[in-house]
Amino acid sequence: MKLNPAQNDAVHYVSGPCLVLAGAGSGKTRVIINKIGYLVEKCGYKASNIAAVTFTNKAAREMKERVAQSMGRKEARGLWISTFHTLGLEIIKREHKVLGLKPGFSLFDDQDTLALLKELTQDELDEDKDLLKALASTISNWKGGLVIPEHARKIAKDEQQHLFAMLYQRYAQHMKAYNALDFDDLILMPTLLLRHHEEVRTRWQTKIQYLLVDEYQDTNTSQYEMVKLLVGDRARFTVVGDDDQSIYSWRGAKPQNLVLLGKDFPQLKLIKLEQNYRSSQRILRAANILIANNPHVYDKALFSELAYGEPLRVLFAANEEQEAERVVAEIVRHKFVGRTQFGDYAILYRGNHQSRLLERALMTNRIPYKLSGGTSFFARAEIKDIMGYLKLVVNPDDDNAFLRIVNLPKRGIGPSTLERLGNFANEKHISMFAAIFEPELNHHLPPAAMSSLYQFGRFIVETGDHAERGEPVEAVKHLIRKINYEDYLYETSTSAKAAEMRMKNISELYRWVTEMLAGDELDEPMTLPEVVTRLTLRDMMERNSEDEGGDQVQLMTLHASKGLEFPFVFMVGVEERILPHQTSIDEDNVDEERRLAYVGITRAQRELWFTLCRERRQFGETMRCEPSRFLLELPQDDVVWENRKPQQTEQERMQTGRANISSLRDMFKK
DNA sequence: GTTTATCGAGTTTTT
DNA sequence: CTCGATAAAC
Repeated sequence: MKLNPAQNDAVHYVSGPCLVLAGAGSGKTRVIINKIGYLVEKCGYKASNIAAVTFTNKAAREMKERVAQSMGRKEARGLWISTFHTLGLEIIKREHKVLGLKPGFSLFDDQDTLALLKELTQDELDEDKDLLKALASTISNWKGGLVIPEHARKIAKDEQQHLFAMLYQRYAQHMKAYNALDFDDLILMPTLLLRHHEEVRTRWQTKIQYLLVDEYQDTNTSQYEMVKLLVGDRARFTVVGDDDQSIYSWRGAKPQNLVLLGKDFPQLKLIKLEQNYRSSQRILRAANILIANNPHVYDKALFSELAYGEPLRVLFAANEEQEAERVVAEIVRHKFVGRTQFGDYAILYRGNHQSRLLERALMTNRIPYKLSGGTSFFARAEIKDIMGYLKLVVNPDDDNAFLRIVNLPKRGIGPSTLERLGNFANEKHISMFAAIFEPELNHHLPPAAMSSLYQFGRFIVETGDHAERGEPVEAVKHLIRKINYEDYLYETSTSAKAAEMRMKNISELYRWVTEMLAGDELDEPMTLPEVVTRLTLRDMMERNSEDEGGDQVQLMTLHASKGLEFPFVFMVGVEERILPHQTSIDEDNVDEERRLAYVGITRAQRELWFTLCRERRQFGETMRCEPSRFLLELPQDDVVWENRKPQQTEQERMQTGRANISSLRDMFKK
């Protein structure tokens, strides 16, 4: 397929800063991929001097794959295609000496961070969970805004802010002592480093001579600053974005960065991609009308030359179980009538928990499905356990990992032993793991505890040595064996079946670790420390290419669906309180939810369904549901409500329920 | 001091 | 369903 004029401009404009405003489905990924090829083949850039940055690992992986396909694997070698966080990690790794970090630092995920904060703030916050979360997000916001602890203390406005700033400082000190970084540090540290060290800055500006940024509207302050520092005065870059698809403001994303870009780079070339190649005109019209309710930074007029297409449908269900069943029944029916494949369908939802019922319905109907993006795998206890071991092996100063696994499986090291060990370590200003090997420790602990601890410590050290001697795969295998993890699972699980499932998860993790250690044609082999950090960044999801080709219904959150497209899309739970979500209503941030709905709608190529319930169980109580305001904002000519109008009385609803069943039967008769 | 049992409560979105 | 806290048994 040829590029249209606007796409063509976007690919060939390489002499200065370039902003591509790309509406949904306007072929922005194609532009980026073609542009990378153009830079290498026609402009004389070396692959290793070009970086392309995305926000999700999935997108990065897909882009890598497509670039490799379009320009050849050999030519694509050396390109820096990754997420912002992975690029930051790379910079930190190569500059760790300047940053005062020991190699083999730990990466804390947000659960680790929360656990540490809880530990550090027991006196001040009194274990108040809401306060704890507020603190965590305040710190994250500060970091995303390039605010260091000293600065936070100065700008704190009220009592609570002052307290938080103090705790932020304490947190930062502890992270340093643990030789640990959190996700925000992966952006913050490289950015501050680039800002303050001219030598480092020059080094990276030489290394990265052309920068491309996808989903630019999702950048936060520190990410934008990182972009500016990397491109320098030469300003050779292309950013691609769409303010209508900004759905990460809760994470500090600043769509205003689109405007700032024009101010910071007055010579900025602006190119709009307005032709949509994805969706039917009907779907696009509905999306455009919906999003017209939002304020806009730049005006866009997205159009499609595809067929007008089928109307959008709204399906009702009595409760959430029925909703799942209806979606599944509709997929089965539609697939039969249209001779389509399961892989043509996607089910999108607002919150991860909504997937459970859908999974169950799909499973009982023996429909293959793929749940993607879900954090569930890494939230699983067994995965966190083994990851805890690996983290500790890589970085023994990681007290968090230490606490998680020191007594798992049970080694007779209980709370009081750990409390004393912790106090001792604190006095000496060393990590708990290091404290085990201090001779004076036996003044504080009984011999039994001493010997358990010592044995454990030796084991971790030996595993680390084993891995460093060049046999990391063997070391990991030996580790899992040695701790009798399988036995532990069978003892603690409620059923043998559950234990088996957990063990399967462990095998999966083991497989990933070994694959990453070995590398493949797209990725270099990694060391164990690298593998552990990358796994914490969840940078491996798309690696299982074997079930990728399978014919499976796709399940994911609306957030995870951004950038993807499917012939047939179901958006479930399109109700007030869910989409828009209650918290967004409370915080008066419905615009972002509308963009989320916009993203969902624009994923659909041919047909689109919305489903909702009459009532829904929410923590025990059943609650009545109302159709989402977004459904009412759609052009009603293009929407077919399954039965009657959206607002109905109780009696009418009952009738509707019965009518549903008979109309369904009619459909099957045909 | 450590382990096991039981009950209760809580679910937005991601690196 | 699964994590966390609290209370009784080893």
